[in-house]
Amino acid sequence: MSGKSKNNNPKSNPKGPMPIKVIKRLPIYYRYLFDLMERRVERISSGKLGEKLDLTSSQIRQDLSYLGSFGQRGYGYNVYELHDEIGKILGINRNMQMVLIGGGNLGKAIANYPKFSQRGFLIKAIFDRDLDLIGEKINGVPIYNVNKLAAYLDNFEIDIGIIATPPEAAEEMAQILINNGIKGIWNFAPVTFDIRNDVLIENVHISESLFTLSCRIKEKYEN
Amino acid sequence: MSGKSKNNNPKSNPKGPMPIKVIKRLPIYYRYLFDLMERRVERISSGKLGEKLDLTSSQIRQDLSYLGSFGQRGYGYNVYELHDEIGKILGINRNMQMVLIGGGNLGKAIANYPKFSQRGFLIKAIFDRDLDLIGEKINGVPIYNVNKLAAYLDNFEIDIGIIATPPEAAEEMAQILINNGIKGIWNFAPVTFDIRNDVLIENVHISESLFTLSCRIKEKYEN
DNA sequence: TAGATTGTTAATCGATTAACAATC
DNA sequence: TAGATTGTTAATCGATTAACAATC
Repeated sequence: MSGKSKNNNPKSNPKGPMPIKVIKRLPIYYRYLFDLMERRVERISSGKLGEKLDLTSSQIRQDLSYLGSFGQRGYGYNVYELHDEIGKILGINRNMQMVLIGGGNLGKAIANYPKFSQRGFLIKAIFDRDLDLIGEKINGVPIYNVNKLAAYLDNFEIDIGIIATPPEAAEEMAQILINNGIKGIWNFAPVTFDIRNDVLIENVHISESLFTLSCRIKEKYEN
Repeated sequence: MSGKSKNNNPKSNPKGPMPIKVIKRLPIYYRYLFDLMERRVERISSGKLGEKLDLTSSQIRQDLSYLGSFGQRGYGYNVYELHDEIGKILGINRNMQMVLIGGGNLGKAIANYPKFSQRGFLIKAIFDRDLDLIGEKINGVPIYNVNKLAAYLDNFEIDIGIIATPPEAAEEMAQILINNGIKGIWNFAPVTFDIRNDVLIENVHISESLFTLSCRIKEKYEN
């Protein structure tokens, strides 16, 4: 530990709140630091990190400075400490309770992804409209009738609602989640919610990213 | 049509190449314009569009100005024309040929998503290492042994390679795709490729977006 | 000590917003 | 015509990069 932040109160960040752009890069650092740990690499410089992740060393130092002073001049960053600290910032391994709405192909893929539960992101229940699915389980998690969703949220402390339904159903599901005190929505449905509410929404718009790629290909190969 | 761009050559853009940030917003416009078409709405102003999509009208006009002059002063934009034009820019409905690597849960979800083929994004073949999967089909598309991938790419004109493998395999798969002349990689594996090559890469880092959401929840509820 | 590398300030770059004349 | 709304230029804001003193 080389704690040297000007402000000794660990809660208050001398640089103000972390910009969303920085937050979005933290998981990338986190993943690569984990790789390094597995390879028993003990330290890394911003230069090396930038080379690997295709970012400038300057940007990495700027980003990491939001965490406080974790580096050591002339040495770099301690891989383990940095990994640990970013994990804390990201809220990894603190048992986030989640519900999944939609047990179709995508929902199945999400529910079966082992990394989430390993990292403390726990799917407690799945909801679907399809009577054939209700009563079944995915990866050990029971599927309930979606008309039980509000009641379920009322009875259990759930942090995150995952929406993996067809777009037609998404807005209604979001509304139920919000009305029942969810903290964040992880949305896979291709919709922009009308909701003006302070609930946090993180969109994964899969098809939009394919269109983006297609556009870039078209630009590159046809102009 | 109210074609009024200063430059009559439709290929050359008076504003220069479209920034990636603008490209990434086009699919959002596209999707909402499609909604409007289904509801028989014929015109939309940048103000209304911005209200719905939570963007400023100014930004929308800036973005759309990259397409040329599609709006009409005092009227707004013709929904159909704008939808059509953005579709062309995005390269939708032009039969992009794709291969999918990885027939696991996520691969299955991708291969089964009907919107892609409806929009001209066609998965021609699936590759996997798992002997139990080889010979099977997903949504009518055959699964081949991944050791046939290079040969397949040699024989067919494929534009996009989709990587939906575990992270360990991703880099090797990307290398095969690149060596065999793929134009773009749509990557779902949680890795940052080491490859410094001019192939276009579009990442969908699903778990990273969950960590981002978790971080934002933590910031909001615990500070 | 000498070399390496951080943390931070300043400079640059790019993206968003504001403003408004042009015009439908 | 009067009102609405674009397209575009200028102003602002924020993010990235450069530079370098501090220091391990």
